[in-house]
Formats: sequence, structure tokens, C-alpha cells
Amino acid sequence: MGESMKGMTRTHYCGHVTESLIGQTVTVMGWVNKQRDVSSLIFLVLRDRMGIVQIAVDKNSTFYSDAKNIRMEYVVAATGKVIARTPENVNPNMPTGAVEIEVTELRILSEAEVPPFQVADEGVAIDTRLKYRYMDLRRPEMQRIFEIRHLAAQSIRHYLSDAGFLEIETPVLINSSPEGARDYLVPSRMHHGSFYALPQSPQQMKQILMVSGFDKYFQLARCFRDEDLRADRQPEFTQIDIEMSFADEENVFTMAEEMMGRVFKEVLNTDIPKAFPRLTWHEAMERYGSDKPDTRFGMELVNISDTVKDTDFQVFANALKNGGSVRGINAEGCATMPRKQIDALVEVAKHHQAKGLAWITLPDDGTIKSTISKFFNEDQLREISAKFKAKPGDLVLLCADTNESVLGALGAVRTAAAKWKNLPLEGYDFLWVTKFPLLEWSPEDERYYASTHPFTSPLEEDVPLLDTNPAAVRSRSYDLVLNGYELGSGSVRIHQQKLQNKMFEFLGFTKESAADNFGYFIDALKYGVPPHCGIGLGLDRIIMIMTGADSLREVIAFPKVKDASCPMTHAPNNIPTDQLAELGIMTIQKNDDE
RNA sequence: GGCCCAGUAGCUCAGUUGGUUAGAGUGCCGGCCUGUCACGCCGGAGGCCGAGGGUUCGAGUCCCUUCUGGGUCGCCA
Repeated sequence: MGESMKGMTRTHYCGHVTESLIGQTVTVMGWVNKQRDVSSLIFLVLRDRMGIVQIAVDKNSTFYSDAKNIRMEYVVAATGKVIARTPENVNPNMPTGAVEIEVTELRILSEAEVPPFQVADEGVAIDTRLKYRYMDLRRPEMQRIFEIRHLAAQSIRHYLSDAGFLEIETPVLINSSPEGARDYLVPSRMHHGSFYALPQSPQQMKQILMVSGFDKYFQLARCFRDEDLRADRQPEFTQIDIEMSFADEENVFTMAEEMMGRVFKEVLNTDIPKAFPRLTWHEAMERYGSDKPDTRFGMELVNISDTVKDTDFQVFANALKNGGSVRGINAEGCATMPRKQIDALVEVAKHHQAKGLAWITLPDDGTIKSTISKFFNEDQLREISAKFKAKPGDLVLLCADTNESVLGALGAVRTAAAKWKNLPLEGYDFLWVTKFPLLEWSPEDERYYASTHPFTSPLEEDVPLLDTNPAAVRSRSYDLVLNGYELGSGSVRIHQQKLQNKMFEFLGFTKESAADNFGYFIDALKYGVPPHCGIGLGLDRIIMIMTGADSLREVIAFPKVKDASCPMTHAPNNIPTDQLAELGIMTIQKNDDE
């Protein structure tokens, strides 16, 4: 049974009780991190958000028997005089290790059962941590993460507010839209059979706000996508959502660069470049095999199709004949990579739709070895290696297939090889990737889809290609990439009604279906639309990288696990029939095909 | 939906070629200890080896199925 704290007022955080308070009487409150009974006296280490401090309870104290019963994670209030420890008793590993509190009043505010794991434990399995997330969040590392998250959010708000942006909330209950990720749906009680959708992003609302004249908008917006999870993907996440009028790409770039600069400076005291390098999507794919490359290391892709165009080697010849290419990377310093590891890289390539990998090893002794030496003599192998500037000690990995497969496979192999080499990847490499393809062909549906959303503006000079070669149309879109993670993306939007209608038409919307899905939006475009553009940046991913966490789960207080459930609350849960009836959902229809 | 990895004490893990009664650290319970700080010492409790089936004289260990978690491909305006 816990006692009341009546009459006691917390004067200091545990972690703030340092030498400057020696001689003063303080009251601290917190969780018992440790109880050490050394017979003559009992030491309690008390923990709160700011740190830990040691409290000493003497054998003669009236609180000695209480202290004896205190166990880990009890919540305790203690008043006492801050005293300096004798030099031999100073604990240099503890920020408050030069002092301790000599207790004059001690209350157990709450008892605690033996916890499922200790707050000091490291390496507790993630499912256990998430089931008892309230315990997990007591760990100092977690407290630090959420402090950083708070500071970063504040810094972002300050920057944007200073720059003249208004934070405006947009609805969470909106219409479902046919493009993009699966929506989370909410049944309507007032309109049986109708559903709200939770926003995948406030995209249309923020564009409407531009029409309304709020020329600079932002929101730290919760977004929802009903898709499979990954280490860097949660179904529910927070986006720094930004839109600006009378602005173009350059304004967005400058704004985002300044904002990230301020956040990294204020939160991590780190200077990042004032301007970020830019690559077109095409360049990024050609050089890194990825639209979100980690540019902290090289090992860039090289196209050697010309060098091997006359080969008898069927794998290469066929790829070239079918319009594909032969490309590779130089895994620098990887000549000693064991066969087993190379096989693993081959698996990585195969996992990304490539049929396999060939390789050329250049051992330190100056010799050259290759899986394709049957088809290429030593001079030819050296010619190929030269294309990669390979030197003794290097390993050249080659892949032949369609361009799409080769680029994707080598991009993945590049990352895997860097991981094996354990390259010291430090710092923050920001990168703009621009001019993504506007459209994506869907073989199943035999139609084009908008790569991002149907409001993305095509590059002006590419508009005529819509009629002749749609796949080649580039858009005025851009992604911000950091250390191989996509932080977010944005675009210049279409603000001309005519072009917007053309896009809808191209994407297979009839006048009616476009009106059904985006009617209000099409209407809004009739009444004066400023040129506008914007970006949405994933706050969670930014925090993940800033804190060095390896998963989004670490930076979200109550995240979901792989099957999108919550191990602590067990959401989602079953709903009683009468509640479903009220919503007009009596039975769940099962489709036999599924 | 596919592929890969892992499930052994509350927690983190070890467990050899299939062979006696499944171990360690930590936590927990009890006792001792006059300054500990990863306190120390002594003792104790704690296990359906994720579940089900199979092979075998014998299974934590081998095989099949399944569940849970992690990673990843597909998917992700």
C-alpha cells in the first residue's frame, strides 16, 4: 500500500542533486533503481527522468525498517540533507556520485511487484520490451530518445514559425482515395455502408489550404497506411507536412536545408552542409542502383555493356540482345571475402530479381581470378577490371539482365558488401533525388499509375511525351535522402485545371469517377490556385537516424509489431455484435477465393 | 503471399555425435555483512526445452506440421 505524498513537495530531480546543493535539504521522488543493504546502513538509488542519486538510510534511522523492505521499482519520496561523500566514497561513474542524501523523511508512495525485466538490463527481446513498454520506457536510453524527439519537434516548429509558416490541423476522418497505399477505414454510424479513411498524408487538404491563401502551412501530422511493416515502416507515423505557395523546387530545397540545419545544430550540436547535393532519379539509379542511396561510401555502379558487347558468354550476350545491360561494382578491399559470403551476395542479387552474379577477384599477389575466365582471357578481364579502377585486393561483381533488375540487384549488393566490409559509416549525408518518373506501368492492370499522386506536376518539357512515351515523362518531384533512408518526398503540384484534367484523363479517370473521388478538389482548382509545392518529411525516421536507433520502434512510444498489432494493448480488438450492428456491419462477408 | 533467422528458468544465454537427474549469469526468496555503488559471502526456490505429431531402446538435439517474434522481397499517394 502506498502512502500519500501530502506535506512533501519535490524540490529537485534526482539527477540534479550535485555538489552545488551540498548542505541544503532536498526532497526527491522517483523509482528505486537499486537497494543495497550493507547491514550498518541501507543505500537506495533513486531514479527519475533526469538521472539517479544515492540516498543513505542509517541503521539508527526511524526509516531503517521501511528501507529494508523497499524493493526495485518501488516509488519513493525522500527528504534529506545533501552531503559530500568522503573522497574514497565518490563514485566517478555517476554524475551525482560526489554527493548523497542523508535521509530525514522517507515514504513509500507505491510498492511494485518484481518486474518482468530490470530497467538496467540490456538486450531484452523486443517483444518482451513492447509487452511491458511502460517498464521499457523507464530505461535511460529510451528517456533520452524521447527527449531528443521532443527537442527536434520543438526546433522544427520554431524554425517553421520563424519562417512564417502557420501550423494548421487537418481532419483525420477523410475520404478514401483510390490511389496509393491501402487506407485504414472507419465505419460511419450515421451513414451505414459509408466509411471514412484515415489520411495517408494531408495531401489534398494542404493543397486546399494553398487555394485558401495560407501561403505557408505546416503540420506535424499523424499519417496512416495499411501496408506491411518494416524496420523503417510503421502503419501509423508522424510527418512534418509542409506546403508553400508562389514557390518552386528551389524554395523547398532551401527551406528544408535550413530547417534540417537548425534541428541538427540545436539538438545534436552538429553542423551539416548548408546545401545538399542533388541527383536526378536517373543518375541515382545509374550510379547507386537505388533511389535512396547511402552516399557515405562509393562503390558506384559501372556500365560495361560496351566493353563486353562482342562476348560469346551467353548470359551477357542475351542480356544485351534483349535491351538490358552488363554492369557491376568494385567491392574495394573485398578480394579476401570468403566464398560463403560471396554466395550470400549472389543470394542478395537473386532476391532482387537478378539471375546471378559473376565476379573477378584481384588478390594482393597481382594475379586475377574469375568465374567467367572460360569466356574472357586475362587481358579482357584486366580490361573489365580497369573500368572499375580495380586494384589488387579488390573484388569486382558483375550482373547482366534487364536494366531494372541489374540496377536493383547491384544496388542491394553494394549495400550488402559495404555492410560485410564493416565500413565506418559516420556523419549525415543528405541528398536530394529529383525528377522521378511521373508514371509507373502496372502489368497486372495494364495501365499507368501516378508514381506519387495525381497532383504531381510533370516537367514542362516532358508534357508532350504524355501522348507518345508516357514512361519517359519526368515529374517535378524530389525526395530527401539521408544515409540511405528516404526522409520524405514532395513535388511541385499541378495548379492549372487543364493540366490536372489531362492527368486524370490519362490515369483512366472519367469525368464522373474523378468527380466522385476528387470533386471538391477539382472544384477548388476553378477558383484561383497559386503555384504551390511542398514536402512531407518523416519525423520518426529523422529521429531514428539522429539517435542512431536501428528501428522506428525505438523512437515511437507505443509502436506496432510486424502484424500491425500492439503487444501491450492487444489492439486491434474484437467488437461486440451490437456495436457492429449500430455501425451497419452485422456480418463480415468472406470471399471464397481468398 | 514468398524467402531467411530465432524460440531452453522472470530476463539474457550455453547445452558436444541423439545417451544418467538440462546448466551459467542476473533477478527472486531466506540468512549474514559497519560505506556499498555491477557490493560481498552462504543457502534456497524456480523448466511441458514455444505447441503438436513422427523416427528411435532413448529427442532440448533428427524429421514433418504449426504458433510467436525479428529481418527482407512483393506491397508502401
